[in-house]
Amino acid sequence: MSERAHRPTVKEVAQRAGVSPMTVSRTLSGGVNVKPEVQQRVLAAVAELGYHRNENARSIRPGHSSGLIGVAITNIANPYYSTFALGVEEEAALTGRRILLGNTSEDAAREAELVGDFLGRRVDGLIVVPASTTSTHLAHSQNQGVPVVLASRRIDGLAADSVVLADEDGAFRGTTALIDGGHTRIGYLGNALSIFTGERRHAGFVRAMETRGVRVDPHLVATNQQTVEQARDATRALLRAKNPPTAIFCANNRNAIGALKEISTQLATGLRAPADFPELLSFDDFELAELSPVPISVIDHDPRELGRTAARLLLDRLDGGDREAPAREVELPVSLRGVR
Amino acid sequence: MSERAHRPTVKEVAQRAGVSPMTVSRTLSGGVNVKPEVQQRVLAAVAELGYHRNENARSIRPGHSSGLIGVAITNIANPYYSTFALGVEEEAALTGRRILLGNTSEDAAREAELVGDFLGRRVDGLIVVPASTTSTHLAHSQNQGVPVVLASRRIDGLAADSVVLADEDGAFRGTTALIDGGHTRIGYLGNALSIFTGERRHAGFVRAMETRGVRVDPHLVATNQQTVEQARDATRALLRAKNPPTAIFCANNRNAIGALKEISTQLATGLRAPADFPELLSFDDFELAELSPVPISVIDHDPRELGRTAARLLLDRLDGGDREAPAREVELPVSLRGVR
DNA sequence: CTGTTAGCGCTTTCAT
DNA sequence: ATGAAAGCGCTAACAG
Repeated sequence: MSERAHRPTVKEVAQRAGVSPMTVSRTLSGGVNVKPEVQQRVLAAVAELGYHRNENARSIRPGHSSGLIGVAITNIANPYYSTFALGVEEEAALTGRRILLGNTSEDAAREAELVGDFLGRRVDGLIVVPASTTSTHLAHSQNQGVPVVLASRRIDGLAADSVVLADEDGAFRGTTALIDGGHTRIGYLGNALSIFTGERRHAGFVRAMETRGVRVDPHLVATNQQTVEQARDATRALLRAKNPPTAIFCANNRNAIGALKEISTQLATGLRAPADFPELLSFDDFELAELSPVPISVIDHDPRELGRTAARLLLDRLDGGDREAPAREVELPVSLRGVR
Repeated sequence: MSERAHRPTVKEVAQRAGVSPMTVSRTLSGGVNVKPEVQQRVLAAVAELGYHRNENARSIRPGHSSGLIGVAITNIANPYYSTFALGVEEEAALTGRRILLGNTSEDAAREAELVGDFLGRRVDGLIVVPASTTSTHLAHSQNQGVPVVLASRRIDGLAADSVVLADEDGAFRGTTALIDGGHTRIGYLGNALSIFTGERRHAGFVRAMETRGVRVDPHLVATNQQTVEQARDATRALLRAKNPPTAIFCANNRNAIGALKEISTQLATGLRAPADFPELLSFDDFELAELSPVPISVIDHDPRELGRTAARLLLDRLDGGDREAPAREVELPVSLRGVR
């Protein structure tokens, strides 16, 4: 009941073990130059008090770091990004580092705020899926010796390590496959063109259409869906067009899932058959895609690997010595895969 | 290029603004008793240097805390838990606190390690989905005045705030509905009975069966699936039984998704029709459940709300004054919902 | 209104 | 093999 509601310090451990704080410190950092029997006493006191070194106090000493990595993502609840976070966490844990996680909700102001907070907590580095297109806060971070790794999206004018996907190439190959499958009316559902991936995936889509001489019908292109609900609405509109698409390219999993949900709902009315609906192509694989009532293929890639790679880029810069090396830009390949 | 690769301190800001460190400190904490024009100079210096107060240094002062909340969950990549994490993050952000996130991979040793690390970083409190059934590390945390909130699962003998679901009630009602729907051969797919939720959901299932006088066939009960893959294998076995179930209760989303995947795969062979497969009941809603080829209903609840509630319990204890109040046990209701 | 002093928890440096 | 002093960045408490 009346246990000490208070975190023990070196001093208290020292007192209990009948030694000086320095002896405790030495014991805890390996025990060089501490008599074995004294170490025993110290460790016993540590265990009894449940002592943990105050990492915050340790981190303010010159030349020492917090062992924290700040991770700012746009939406933790999106399985894609949570899997990404897992990859980062795993890799960081290998070096004993922990993750400070923040959600930007795709809001640039919130991102800047978050980054400022992370810097205040003296993170060793930052991994960011940028919601912003300007980057003073990130440049500041780098100027202060806190490296930044951008993931999934790059920012114009910011010389930072980055790992992104082969967005354009994947979209091009996927769209080309649709065209070669006989489709000529192909719709597009994506997030805003102002977003790095949105722009690149759209570009790949357009290039494929132009390369094969297929017309991009502006009525079949919707590019502002951020959520599944918005994607559903956009799908409904596409399906209602006078001359609806026979295939739809969905530029990310939110849009693909929205499309599937809308198709599924319309099928449930029993008025139309699966064959009346467009085939789908999704940039991003996602769980249960194989249950699609219409044929679907995905442009596949592993968010966990994206996270791992981002972490490795950062850790390499932190521990690998060369903090001043020029920015490295990694582009992970994607693969086209028929699911149904 | 040759920017200072170094984080500025109060001293440097003070020097640049031609004042003492105290004036900088005062300005940054509201500016009481600092001449407006001096404040201007200070803020200018802050902006020019990109200064951020060192929160780690601030946190070691007596009576001050880190503003960090340690969150240990079993699997960030599971959308259920990532949505939970989002709920925690949102609520924590309202009080200016950040989240330190760790993945336990359902491993008790890793959890203890993680908690130790969190304590070393002087978290204000812990939110844990326990992988452990013993709790010395968590009890230690509480004894040191660092409150612990358990989420989704409780631990016997640990008097900590907790928020869990109405597992037994939900399972009972769902199973009862299956029986009332005419099923008498009902299978069970769940995680280990040694896990809090596993035990409770199984108990609700059994109670419903017994209440309605339906026999629980041990051949149709599989309780050790942790992953979707394992759930698939278990489903395959159930479907192969001499007298297979006409309905399956899936005790969580991993198991429901595994069952769906297996059924979907078998359907793809074209040898059997949807009607040849069991109806499903899932404890946990999940994205795209409505695409199920067989009828499915879910015992629904909101992981985000679970996260928010856990955070509120913690923050209330931290900021609400009464840190010594007896442990509060919250049980969130669930609702039964037909999906398809 | 502004500055000086002291000390938070820890460990490096310098004795002993 | 051990301890004392000093200082990391910051801000209460105390001058002025």
